Order: sequence, then C-alpha cells, then structure tokens
Amino acid sequence: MANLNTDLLTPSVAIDCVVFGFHENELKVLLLKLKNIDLWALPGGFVHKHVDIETEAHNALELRTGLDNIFLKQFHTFGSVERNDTEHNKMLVDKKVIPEEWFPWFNQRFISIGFYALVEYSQVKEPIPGPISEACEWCSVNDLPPLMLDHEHILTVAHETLKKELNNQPIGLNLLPKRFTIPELQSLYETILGKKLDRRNFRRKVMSFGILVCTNERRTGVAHKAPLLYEFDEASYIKANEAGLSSGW
Amino acid sequence: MANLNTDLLTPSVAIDCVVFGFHENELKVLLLKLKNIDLWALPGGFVHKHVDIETEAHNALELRTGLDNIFLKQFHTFGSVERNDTEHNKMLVDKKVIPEEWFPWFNQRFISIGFYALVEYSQVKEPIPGPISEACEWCSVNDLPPLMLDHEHILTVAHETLKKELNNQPIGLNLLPKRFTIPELQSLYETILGKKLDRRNFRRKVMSFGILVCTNERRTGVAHKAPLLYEFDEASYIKANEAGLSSGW
DNA sequence: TTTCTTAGTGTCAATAAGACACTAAGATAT
DNA sequence: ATATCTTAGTGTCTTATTGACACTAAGAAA
Repeated sequence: MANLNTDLLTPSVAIDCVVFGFHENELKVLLLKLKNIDLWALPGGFVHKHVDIETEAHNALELRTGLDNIFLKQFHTFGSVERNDTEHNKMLVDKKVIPEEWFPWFNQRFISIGFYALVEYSQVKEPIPGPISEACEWCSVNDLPPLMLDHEHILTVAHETLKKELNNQPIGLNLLPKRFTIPELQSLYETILGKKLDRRNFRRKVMSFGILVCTNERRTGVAHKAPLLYEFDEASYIKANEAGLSSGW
Repeated sequence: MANLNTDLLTPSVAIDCVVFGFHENELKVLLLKLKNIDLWALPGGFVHKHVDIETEAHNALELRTGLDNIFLKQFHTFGSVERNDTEHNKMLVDKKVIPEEWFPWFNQRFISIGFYALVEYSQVKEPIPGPISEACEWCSVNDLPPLMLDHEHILTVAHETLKKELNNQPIGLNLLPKRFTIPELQSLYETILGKKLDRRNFRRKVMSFGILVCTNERRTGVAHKAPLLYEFDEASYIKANEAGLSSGW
C-alpha cells in the first residue's frame, strides 16, 4: 500500500480486526503504532472490489502476522456518521502519517466491518507494521495505549462478544499451542472472562464437552507437580463449535 | 426515491431488513414484490452520507410499515463479491423494475448490512410498497416466494440468529400485543424454534424470568377455558434483556 | 348434562452446578 | 535426605435446574 490505487477499492467500506492472543496469563491484542505520533490503531484495511470481505480480513492479518489460517469471525459493523472525523484526518496528513494525496480517500465516510481473530501468540514471531505504522505490537487488553477514532470501542465490543461466545462454544483451539494443560486452559478462560473459576468444577465441565484428549505426557521442567498435557480432538471440537454448548459458566 | 440522488448516498453500502411478525401461529416476514416480475425482495435501502446505519434501517422500515419505534438489531454483514450480479441488474432494467439511469448505481459492488426487526403484526395496517415494488406483504417463513439475489440466505441467517437469541434473552415484547396469554407466548416460541415445547415446563421457565405480570383478566369469547392475560413488566424485561438469560431451552 | 378441548397446577426423578477437602508430585530450602 | 511449599488431580455432598408426566378446572359444542 505504498501507493493507494483507490480505483480498485470499494468506497466507504473498511475492515478492522481485533486480534486476540494469550501470553503470560494476559489477553493481548495486536495493535499498530502510527508513524510520528503516539496513537495506535487496529489492523485492518480496505476492501478490493473483487475480494470478499472475509478474504480481505484474512489478507490484512496475513500481512501483519505472517499466518495464513487464522480463526476469524465477523462480530459487528460500525456505521456511525461520527466515525468520519475530518480534523483527525487532517492531523494524519500534518503529522505525515499519510501522504496528502491520500486525504480524500481517508476522509470518506467509512462503514467498518469488525472481525475478531484468535491466534496462538507464539506463532506470531514478529508482527509486521504496515504502511502507516512504525510498529506492530501485542498490547494487554487491560493496559491499552491511546487508540485512534473509535478503535477502543471496537475492541471493547469484540472482547464482549468473545466473552459471550464462551457460553456457546469451546475456545482454545486457536489460542493455545497444540499441547496444553488443563490449568492453562482454565487460565485462558479466566483471563477472557476476567474472573476466577473453581479448578475442580472447571475441569469437570470442560471434560464433559468431550473435546479433550489426554496425551499421558506431562509438562516437564516446570515448578511443582508436572501437569498432564492435553490436545483438542479437532473433530469433536468442530462438532461442539457447530452444535453449540448448552449453558453458561 | 422516485429520483435517486446518488451524490447523497454512501457508495457500496446497502441495508437489508428482515422484519418478523407473528400471526395465526406462523412466523411471517415482510417482503416487497418487484414491479412486473415474480421476484421478491427484503425491504432495505441505501445509506445517506449523513445518516447512521441504524437510523437508516429505522427509516427504511418506517417507510414500509408506518411504525417509528421498531425493535431492530444488526445481525450480519454480507460482503461476498458474488452479490454483485450484472445480469440480474440488466434484467431489472429490462423488466422496467428500475429506470435505466439507475443501472450504474445498482450495479456497484454492494456490502449489505443485515438487520432483523420484530414487530407486532397487527400494528402494521397496510404495508407500503416502495419505488421499485408493486406490493408489500407478509409471507410465511415456511412458504417463501422467489427472492432476489441472496435475500433468502439473508433471511435464513436472520432466522437462525433469532433462534439463538431465544437462549440469551426474552422475546415477545416486540412481537406480541400488549396483553397476551401464556399459551400465545408459548406458541410464539414454538413457531420461532420450529418445535413443540412442554406446556408446564414452558410456563415454569418463562415465569421464572420474572418479566410477566398477570392482569387477572381473561381472554373472553374464545373457545374453551378462558386463559389469563399477561403483560410484560417492561423494566424487568429490559433488565433481563441486558443481563441475558443463563441457559437454553 | 355430557363431552370435548384447552387452561392451569404439582410432583417426582434425573441431571447439572456450586461448594468444598483431601492426596500426589515436583521444586526449593534447610 | 528431609521438610516445606506449591500446584495437580480427584471425589463427594448439597442445591438448583430440567425433563417427564397426570390431574383438575372452565368454557363451548353436541
């Protein structure tokens, strides 16, 4: 996007992606730091005229993460008139975040389709900044830098959606490494929900889903009793995802 | 829209509304019959540059139903490239559904934001056709006429969303008259879900939500034992809606 | 007044959820 | 080596929720 061929793009339509990762018991989100100013943005982009919006979201994330099979889900479309902020766009030109000739395109009224993504933190070696950004970093959801426009709102809606999804479907296949322990899975749930769960009841419930396979191997080199490693049974996981879990936590 | 001032409209963005009503134990949906051909469409429209998408959806429905306080909820955004169908648009011109000068606008690649609406059937006296339609009618969800483009798909996704919503929140305030009987409410649930529920368990569960107020009056002039009339307690209803119900049916 | 149909209520059993205490195993400190 | 600390793993009891089911009540029609 060093140049911006607006003829190929769908006017008025943008995509914003909230990429969740899980690391050191924190829920992280991938953010781009704009050039020259202390302002951050969600990864995203515009929609080419000949490309489906889901594909475009995948492409945007592949550019940032290098991963090509990311779990992605549309969660909301943001269409408030106030999203168009001429002062903000002028500032982007002033600070040389975008070249002046991009101003007309950026200053359109945009409708933004929000996607959230779940990725395994460790698989993203080095997040790659885009044309208007100088850094791409994981930030803790609980300690966000200043975000552009309504991006904090978009992020909040994505997080709330994710919390609700926990009641309807299993989560973890896309956020955890292939092998993981039950306490790690619990920590993921606790982190997303923002509250503690009872160890014994958690284990009972999650085992009842029938999506976990015990490898009979243990995590070694770790303090205290070595926990058993589990994997997801992908077929059952997908089935549970489609059928939906019955009740909430 | 007898004329179409495209300068005022957001390019590439459209809105489609799936308006649900409940009548004679059937789930109905409001459809427009296009002029001169046996092809039907969801009500909807385009998005004025200075209007929020939610407001635009409300406006579109007010034009069709005369109602100005409809329950509306965004459920999905449809962004497949294949939604743009030049042959279909040529046909619309050929059959004089739209004037030829509208062709370029209609033949854009559109992203469509889907909303579903819940309305009390009896409050819509006479649905009003729009500029490209010659009739506006309630159709049974189980017996749909031929629909334009991907509108049947949009309708299906809306219906599935509504089914899932039953697990998370009460439904009825917007679909039933002010006063209704529990068997009527049950019939609404059964119709949406497409399956029978146990009378006694249904009553117990729905009463446990604490959103129903008994009026101590009965529906008279009806066959068999006169059932008691209930109303929703709006404050509790809204609270239940926000908090979410715990578990599924 | 008998019959038919729907309304309204109660109970019991099975299942799921919440609260809680013990034993096992590895790491570290003494 | 052994004691101690911390986390892993399991079981049980209580309570709440769900599902299955049978009776009585009231109005309409025969």
